[in-house]
Amino acid sequence: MSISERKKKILAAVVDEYVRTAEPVGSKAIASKAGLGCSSATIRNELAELVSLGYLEQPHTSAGRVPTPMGYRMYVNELMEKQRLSLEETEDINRRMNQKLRELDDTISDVSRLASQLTDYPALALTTRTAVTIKRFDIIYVDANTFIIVVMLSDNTVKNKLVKLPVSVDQKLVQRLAILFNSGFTGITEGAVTPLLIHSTERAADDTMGVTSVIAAFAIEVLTEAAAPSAYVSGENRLLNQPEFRDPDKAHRLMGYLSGGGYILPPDQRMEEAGEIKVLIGPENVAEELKDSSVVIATYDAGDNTKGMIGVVGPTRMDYSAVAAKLSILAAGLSRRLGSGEAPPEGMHNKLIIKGDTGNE
Amino acid sequence: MSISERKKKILAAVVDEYVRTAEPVGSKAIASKAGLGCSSATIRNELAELVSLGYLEQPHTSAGRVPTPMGYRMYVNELMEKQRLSLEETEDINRRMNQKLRELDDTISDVSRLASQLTDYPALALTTRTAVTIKRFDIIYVDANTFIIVVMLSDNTVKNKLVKLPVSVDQKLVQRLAILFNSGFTGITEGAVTPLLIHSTERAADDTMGVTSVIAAFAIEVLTEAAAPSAYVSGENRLLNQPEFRDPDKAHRLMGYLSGGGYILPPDQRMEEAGEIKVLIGPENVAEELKDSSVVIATYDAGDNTKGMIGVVGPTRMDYSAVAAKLSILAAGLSRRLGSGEAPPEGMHNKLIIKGDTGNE
DNA sequence: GTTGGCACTCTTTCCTTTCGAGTGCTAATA
DNA sequence: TATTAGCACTCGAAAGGAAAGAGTGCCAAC
Repeated sequence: MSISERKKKILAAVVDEYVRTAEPVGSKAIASKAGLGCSSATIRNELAELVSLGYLEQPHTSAGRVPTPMGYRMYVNELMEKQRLSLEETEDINRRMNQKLRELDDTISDVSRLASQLTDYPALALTTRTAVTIKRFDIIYVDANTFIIVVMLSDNTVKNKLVKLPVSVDQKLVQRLAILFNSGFTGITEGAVTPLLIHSTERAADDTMGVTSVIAAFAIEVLTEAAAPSAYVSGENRLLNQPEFRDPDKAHRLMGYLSGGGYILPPDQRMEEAGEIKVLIGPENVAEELKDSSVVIATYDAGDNTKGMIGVVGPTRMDYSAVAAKLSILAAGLSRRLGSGEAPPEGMHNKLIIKGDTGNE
Repeated sequence: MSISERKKKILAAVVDEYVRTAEPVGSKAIASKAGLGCSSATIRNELAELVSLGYLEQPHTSAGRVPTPMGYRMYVNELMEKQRLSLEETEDINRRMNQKLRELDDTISDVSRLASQLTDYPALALTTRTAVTIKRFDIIYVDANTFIIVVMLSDNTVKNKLVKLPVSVDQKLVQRLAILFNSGFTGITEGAVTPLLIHSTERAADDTMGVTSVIAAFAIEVLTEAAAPSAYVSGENRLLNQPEFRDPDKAHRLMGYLSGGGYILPPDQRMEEAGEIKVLIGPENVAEELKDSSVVIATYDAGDNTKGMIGVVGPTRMDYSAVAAKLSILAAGLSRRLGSGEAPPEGMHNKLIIKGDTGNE
């Protein structure tokens, strides 16, 4: 499994060069570039071995070498220089992120856009929320036909809805309902909102106008929406920057998949610890559409049982090092912001842990 | 300016055929297809004249003819069959729309997505809001450190924000502030929120904790956001379906422009009446990036001084007829929904008025 | 005014040739 | 035993050229 130090250096050089140029790289190029003092002929021998070991392949005889997914995996796991962004870059990212962050949902799409800008790949952001409940119900009486429902959830987000009814409603009734909902509908998840519960609330409030069901419907809607994982994709068009997507059909297929909010992570993979970075290379992806693309994902902690992921999609020939570093900073920023609910400490450099499949099958 | 009836028929046939096939259309194809009883040689003569009149052009000698922007303009203005969608189609669109509509902002992006699905072109939706003011302020006291600001705007949207303070705040103070904001900050636009006003409110409430400025900041934020035009673009990737965008660079340029929320309408064009459809063909667009694309836009009435637009972007070779019909239904549905704030009457077929530049230069 | 016919034009497609980068192998060298 | 120089070989990409085909423009006939 382990290979000589020189082979590693050569493999790293091939990956670096191929990432940069998108052209198969030849023995001469490596000899002149990588600082190992040997001639192209030696390199050729090594390359041939790397091919037979499965780390590299040739598009055809007499072309240079190109890394296989296994080669990339080796690179990501062992060879890649954990890129340290300069202080300026880090601060730039943090500054741009701070400009964007406000509330949870807004934030996520903004940060996904930011990730796409920074990396020049399409970016996606997902949140999975678990077991959200309603913490508190308020109803603001506006006029006889109108009131506003305000719901505060266990993750401290607040949702509201303006309700206009065709009939007049007594302010007293609304007050009664607010009290009843506050005792009956708080602390429960969506599944627990049963017709029975709604019905008994309606009776207890002496509601003959059907207001109860309107409010209950909103409660269900809010709970459902909050529990559902949400996904944002931005910068799909940046795919077209990549030479491997010059074929419009290929680009189209992948973009369609991304826009459709196709799931990215294998369902059996549990969400990683916040701060970790996951790299899925080519065939390691489960989705057919991603089999020859790579995905880099950073997990962040949005507090209160909510974990989120932010990632980018690109060709397997991806600048894993730079992408991982940038995502890491974004994720850390999000964790700080969302996890605590407090203003973030600035300028913190953070550890970079990379995880992913090991290359064995 | 006006041309013979037969020329019109031929022009229409060229456009129809070219829209369908994306290939230059020859005299034979027209002779066999269009129901005018004359031979290809006659058609050739007519075609030659249409070219010299500027309605058609040839990519090169000995290729078929392709409509010029002026040809499309003629087609849109005079020749196009105002397409009637079948009752089923209309109902399908209405049904799908009804599933999506909830609140203004959500809605618009959803409808834009729907428009893109229906037409298979990228779609965009914009709202310009004029003179939004705050109608009503409520503050919900949650606990000593926490309260929720709820703001109802003149367009009947409701915004809220959860505020967590590092210090304890008296419930009385919050109540005083709610009353003061309700009298001082309602009915005014963003520009009228002056430091002076904030300061005097702060004094009147006897607020030494800086709560006033937090609430005022939210008021400003909400007003600013509400007054700003918002734009959504969806389905950019559908561009890649069109043969004219098989060149990735071309596609990329346009997609980048669209994603960037580039402005579409010429700034001097005032918003049209709701229900009208505007067609901008190729060079009629002001933006350089759109010079060889077409835009079809429907205006809808979102009630309360708010007009919105929903449109699609595609190659000049666009199925104007079908697109216009579909957008028209969507816009009508939106007007009904948003304009009145009431549930829409179902299944209504509506008039289709097409407007646009006249072809004179 | 319309039509059939025919020569002409220009693109598209396919085939062939050439060119060159990069390899694999062998024999010489340290 | 590991490294290197040298060289024949391979295979794709690029360039050139011929053939095919679609469609025109124009002329003479109706």
